[in-house]
Amino acid sequence: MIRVQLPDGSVREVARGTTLAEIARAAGRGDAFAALVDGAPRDLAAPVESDCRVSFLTFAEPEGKEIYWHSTAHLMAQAVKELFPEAKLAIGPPIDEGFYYDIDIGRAFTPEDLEKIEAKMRGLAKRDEPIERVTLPRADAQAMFEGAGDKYKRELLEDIPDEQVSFYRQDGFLDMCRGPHLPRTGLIKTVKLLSTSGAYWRGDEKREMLSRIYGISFPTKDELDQYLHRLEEAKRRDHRRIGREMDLFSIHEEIGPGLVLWHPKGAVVRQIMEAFIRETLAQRGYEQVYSPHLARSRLWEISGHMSWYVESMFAGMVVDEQNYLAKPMNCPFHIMIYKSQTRSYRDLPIRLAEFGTCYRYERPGVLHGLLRVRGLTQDDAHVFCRPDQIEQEASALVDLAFHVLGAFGFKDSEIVLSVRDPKAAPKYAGRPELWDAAEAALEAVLRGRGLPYRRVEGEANFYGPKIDIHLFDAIGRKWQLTTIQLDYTLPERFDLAFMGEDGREHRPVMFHRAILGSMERFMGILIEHYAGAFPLWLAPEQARVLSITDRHVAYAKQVAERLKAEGLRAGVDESSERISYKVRRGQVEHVPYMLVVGDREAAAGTAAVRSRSAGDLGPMALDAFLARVNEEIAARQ
RNA sequence: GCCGCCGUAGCUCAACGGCAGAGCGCCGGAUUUGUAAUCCGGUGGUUAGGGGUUCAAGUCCCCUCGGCGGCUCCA
Repeated sequence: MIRVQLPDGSVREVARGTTLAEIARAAGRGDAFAALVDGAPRDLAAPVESDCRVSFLTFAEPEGKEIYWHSTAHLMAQAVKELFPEAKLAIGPPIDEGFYYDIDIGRAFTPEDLEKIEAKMRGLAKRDEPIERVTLPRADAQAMFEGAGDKYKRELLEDIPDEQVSFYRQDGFLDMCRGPHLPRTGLIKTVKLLSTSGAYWRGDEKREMLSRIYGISFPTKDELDQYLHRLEEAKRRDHRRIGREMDLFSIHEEIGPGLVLWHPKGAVVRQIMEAFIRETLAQRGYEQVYSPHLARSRLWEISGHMSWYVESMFAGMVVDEQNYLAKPMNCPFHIMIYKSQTRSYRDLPIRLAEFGTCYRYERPGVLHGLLRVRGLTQDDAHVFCRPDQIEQEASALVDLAFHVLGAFGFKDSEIVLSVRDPKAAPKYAGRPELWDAAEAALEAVLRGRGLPYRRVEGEANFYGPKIDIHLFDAIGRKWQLTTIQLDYTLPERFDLAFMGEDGREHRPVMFHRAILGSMERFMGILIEHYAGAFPLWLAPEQARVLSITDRHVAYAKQVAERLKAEGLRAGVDESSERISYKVRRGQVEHVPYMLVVGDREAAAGTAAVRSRSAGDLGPMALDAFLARVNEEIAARQ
């Protein structure tokens, strides 16, 4: 007998070789379709061989979703093989949301193909065939792939060290797979194939281009509908559409892809964001600097950008027989400011901040509205400090990041601490002792603040470890924003020094950090987060006065002037449209407050206030309205 | 860059290889209206650009530019 511990802490004694399915049934978990055995996912059909902890998986668990989608990918592969017997399968993993399968049919799939495949999948799922794991000796697997001309599977096999290779079979369809899988195809209740695209075999652009099909599936139609609804919601929030509708920004072929024009209304929002950050930085010991957009190539040789970043830099220009390049980063300039005089240990830390406009060559296919551009303004800063100040400064940076991000209405976040891969020491610049100290310092900061974080080995930059903050927006999408990166390399390359207490020169370390990332990208994220309905403090037009008839225009203008005198961004709709039309226009343009004025208001010196979100609030004295909005602005609501 | 899709008025979209249109916007007029679309009229196009096939091209073919969805989350 062996002992199986269940999640509720209870222990069951079962015979060796009892399957997980039997244990699930006995535990009243007939809803489970897979299990975790000591944390590792297993098929329900797998037997338990020794004492272990077992928990059950359904679609509710992340590991369960993975299995569900993975099995759906197999079902799709089966459907494709039945419809297109000549298709060669490559890989078909689950992803964050759904799954894909890369397939070689010598052409792309059409929308009609997708419909056919989807219909086929439904038919196959309805047959509710068992999904079984089988293992084959590697030689047999190889012979089988060679016989069938399955060159991708064969290549995958080469990377598998084991002598026995696992396959999964359903209804005569066999696919090499690590598993685990659902016990039966009938558990796949709904399926939707979402899109197709080209994808390189093994992500290598020198290799074959395969056709990828993306899809998703759910145990209930409700969940699928919800998912599709969320896709539509994301489409509704598309910053490119809202940006045009609200006249915030534009991008023109004549100017160049990835180069953004900020229109007056977008510029207002940006100026408010920048002012808020400048004010915050001033309170936290930062000094603001400016630096040019160009520098001689010599600077980029010293910094190392010419060797490891050239492919992302705009080609240079020659002036007076000297080669100049547009800056892809601001760090060398801030370093030169640091270097412009001898620094004492007493001067450190030195924190230099700049909204620095950089130019980066992004490949044509990756540009995307404001989210991926070629000309961008980073809310950049570099902190130069002594090694013993790393922890203190990292702590201040994390604190600053949360202060700023919180002000923009983001509540949920995820922190990733990227450290070096201990097995790949040569990849990293700087002495191992420095790395150990720095990683420990960053980790201590996160732990000290009680912040949950993920520690990822091997994700550090070659020049130092980093802390990244990801945010979740109003509809649950994840965005990487803040990055706090420690760097040993540049101080070395530029031979930075400070005079220590001991009268000798020491090497400072530096942090690179951007909180919003770039103004362009952050603006895009904010537009999508708020769906265009900026909170009052950020709204390009905070209040609009609507005249009921032409004879109220003079009073409307008077009201707007009063609001402007009090610092509000206010406009007037004096058109001779009906009031309902003007209200609609204001709502569509996401104006937070509309002040309706007619005979009654003009006589009483008031305005009928309408809130974008709460509707008609009734007549209000202007002082009362101003008090209300000023409070709201101060609270950044 | 590569694969696929796409490019018609400021925006959203119609038009079988046979006269380039609608709604919104914008402009003008009428209306003077009380909380999400008043009516009438007008303006607006080298159909992204270039080349080709054809009696005839927005439509078919080729090139260029631009946009959209993707492009190592390992069987």
